[in-house]
Amino acid sequence: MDKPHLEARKAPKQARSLATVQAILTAGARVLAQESLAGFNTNRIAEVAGVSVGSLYQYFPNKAALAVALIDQERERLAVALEAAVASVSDLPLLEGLGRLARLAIEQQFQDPVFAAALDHEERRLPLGTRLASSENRLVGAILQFLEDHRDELITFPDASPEEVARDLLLITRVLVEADAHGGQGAPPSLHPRLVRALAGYLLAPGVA
Amino acid sequence: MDKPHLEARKAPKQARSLATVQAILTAGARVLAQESLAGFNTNRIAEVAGVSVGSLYQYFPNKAALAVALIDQERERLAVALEAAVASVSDLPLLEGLGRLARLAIEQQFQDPVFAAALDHEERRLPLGTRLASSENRLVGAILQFLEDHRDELITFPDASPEEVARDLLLITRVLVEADAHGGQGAPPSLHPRLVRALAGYLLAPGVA
DNA sequence: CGAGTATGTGAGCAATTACTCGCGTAAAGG
DNA sequence: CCTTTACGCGAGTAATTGCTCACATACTCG
Repeated sequence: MDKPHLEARKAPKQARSLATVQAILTAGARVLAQESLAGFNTNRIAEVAGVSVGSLYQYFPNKAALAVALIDQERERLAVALEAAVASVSDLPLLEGLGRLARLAIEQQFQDPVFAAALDHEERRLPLGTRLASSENRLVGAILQFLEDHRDELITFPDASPEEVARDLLLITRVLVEADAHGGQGAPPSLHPRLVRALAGYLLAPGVA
Repeated sequence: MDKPHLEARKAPKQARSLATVQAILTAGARVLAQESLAGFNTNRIAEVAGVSVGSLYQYFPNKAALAVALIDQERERLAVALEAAVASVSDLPLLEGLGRLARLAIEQQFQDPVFAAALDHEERRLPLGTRLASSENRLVGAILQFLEDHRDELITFPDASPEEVARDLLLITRVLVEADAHGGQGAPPSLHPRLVRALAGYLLAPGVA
């Protein structure tokens, strides 16, 4: 019956320990970026971080907690960027705004495709439940804001709530970008128009009652 | 330098061994459906199949090959169903056809969500490269056929090839359906309209140069 | 029947890996 | 100082798991 805690086991009190935690997180990100999930084990991460496994387990009760921390951190980064982007396009026409957001999503993912894909992969595997809801909800919230900013250009869609729509947009963006990131080197030129088309199509879908 | 073969190590010659291979595949599917990836190990699969691990390794050179075989088998099943569905809607208006195909996709995924999700998960992890291209291409082919059947209702989309479009449609369908399958019990009523909207929107996207 | 071949067995090896614990060292603070 | 607490260490443990191999049994065909 005991669920695994995913919270930090212990909060660092001194400057020293704070640096340790940062080193561990950084090492985790580096390992994921370079070796994907293959090298993602606690022994290796501790080694890369230059600390001992014992220290790692002083701040993370288990491997999953470390993964969650990494996901949370990255999501936060994304949310900040997305919120800023949404704000910066609030006065643009919907289509132009979407184009900018799509560009942002592509840039973010292609900045480190292996890392992003690995995180995504790990996220599904984890017993997250409602954990992570916060940073995920922040992404959804940013999209909701975008929809709100452009509500005059949008048609109503009685079959789904705005939250569902926002989630769908995020999901669509992730798959399309990730699929192209998985294979080749850079983003193919067709990706951006395809993505915009998918997003705009969903929002402006014509003739669909 | 030796890449792992993912082909069957040995073709079964007698009726007996054919049954063994089938038992292994069935057991693999059962295990995935009931315990997801957690119980997906060769010892367990052999046990469920009622054969020894040795027998398993007589026909599959490694665990990955077994996974590939399962994925291939399922893809084939899907491709057959999709091809039939595409044929059956060839005379219907595009939107109605899409609605039927969307319904099919939802049914297929919700028939055994754990199994489907586990396969999807495994597929990304594997060193597939161009392997599996055949069954995947069959799915793409079916969609291409659908697009061809309704080309008079479609606008041209110079930025992407028809293959890219078909792939995108498949990807979008998978994420949207899978996301809803992951959580709740049955498909929420909003799923079908949302999916149709996403697909139709992409194909008919208005005002997107 | 009997030799050759196909198929089946399962104990056990080797490698990986999450995680613990007993013991050091640094900082705090009285 | 010297006690107390925070922090760090890393060899070791227990569990899992992919896979092999030496051997047994079934089937085929002359």
